[in-house]
Amino acid sequence: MLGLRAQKKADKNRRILEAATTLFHKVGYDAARIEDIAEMAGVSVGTFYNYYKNKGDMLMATVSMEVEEVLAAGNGIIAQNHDDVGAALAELIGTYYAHSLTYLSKEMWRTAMSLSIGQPETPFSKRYTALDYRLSEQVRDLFAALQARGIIRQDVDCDAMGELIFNNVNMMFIEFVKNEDMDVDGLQAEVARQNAPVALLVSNVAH
Amino acid sequence: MLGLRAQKKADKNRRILEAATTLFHKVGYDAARIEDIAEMAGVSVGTFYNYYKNKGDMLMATVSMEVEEVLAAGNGIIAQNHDDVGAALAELIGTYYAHSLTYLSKEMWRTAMSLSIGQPETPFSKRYTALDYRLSEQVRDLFAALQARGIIRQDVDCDAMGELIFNNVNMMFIEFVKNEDMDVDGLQAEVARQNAPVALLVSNVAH
DNA sequence: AAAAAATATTGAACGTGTTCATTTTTTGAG
DNA sequence: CTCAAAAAATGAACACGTTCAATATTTTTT
Repeated sequence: MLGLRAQKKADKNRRILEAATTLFHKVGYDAARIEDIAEMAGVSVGTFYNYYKNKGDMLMATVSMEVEEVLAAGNGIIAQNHDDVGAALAELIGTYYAHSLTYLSKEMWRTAMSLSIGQPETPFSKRYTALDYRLSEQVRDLFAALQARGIIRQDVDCDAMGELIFNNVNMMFIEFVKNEDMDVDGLQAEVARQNAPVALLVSNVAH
Repeated sequence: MLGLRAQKKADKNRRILEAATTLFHKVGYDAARIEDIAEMAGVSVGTFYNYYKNKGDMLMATVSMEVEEVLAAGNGIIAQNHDDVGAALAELIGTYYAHSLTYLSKEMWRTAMSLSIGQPETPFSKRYTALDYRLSEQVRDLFAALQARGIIRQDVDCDAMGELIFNNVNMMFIEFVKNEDMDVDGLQAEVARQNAPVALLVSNVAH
């Protein structure tokens, strides 16, 4: 059984995370003041800092939850045994992008990415980077699965290819959140266009 | 002839930029206080803000100068009429990376990239994004030049391919500045490995 | 059960980026 | 040359993230 101290700790952790998520959504990251988050969670400002290293760390915690969901969805796609490289890629990447704005606004993504670059040593930044790595791994896994089933030529370096494709996906997502005018469909179309020549070249057919 | 007002303005602008660059290099971005920059430039804090929107904008100004230099160097590479896709790419990208740490530290790059994502509407962020676009364009130009000389297969979409390659270059650079343990050689090697399969596939030879 | 040790909470104080009402300087018209 | 209007400079005041010495609570020891 959990001691009183551990119990309270878990409860406060949950309340702070909840309050922060709510406020980030309602008023945005910048406008959500630590004082407000603390008050909504029923703790003092000092206590907030006992639970999270700083404000950015708090945001990264909420973002991480989102990425975990996307990862889970991605696993479902890979299991589908596609027989076309372009279509398989489009579906996996499409899932990433489609989920992206359900919980987080562009502003929140911008702030999160901005923080993960600006303060890479922070705990949740490291966690975010680790999640990013798993997404990249998922793309590589898809390539490997397609190659194993003979859809992709045997002489292609799937790891290199997967990293390349994923880094482009990631960079395009950054461009997307930087530009308020761009919508998800536009993003999907652009990336599909970029992937097309690669999909064609690696496919195991005469040309 | 410039009026007294415009003359003073240009002079102050130069002094502020100079002071900021010096301090960013000497003590890093975070530790360089606006008050110190203003004092070194011989103006008040308020005046600093008449010339630059905020501290980040100031950094972006110094970073932009650096990127301009890299762009110029890149143009020299394209003019060299390479006859191998992998080698040409390696040289162009190698130039980007090799120049990267001559004027700016990893910390400064992190901060700059962090800002360009976090505050995309700021004037110098826009300028930075524009410069990034020109770098991407340069890679596309290289591909187009190679294709025009028959080094690259005619059925390859060079624009799509160039964007893909450049976005990977960019993303890998972000990874590089996030990780203090990674050196330029390691970065070059990784990117070369990622580019290899693409270079092979697009090359105009039987395989 | 009392005392001591370990752990957690608190909020006032601090540092620094940013703003803005006031003052100073420059300009150009009369 | 004078003066009113425009432009620029100023620095004190403000906002907000963060720290930390003091206080309170929980656990462990005797």
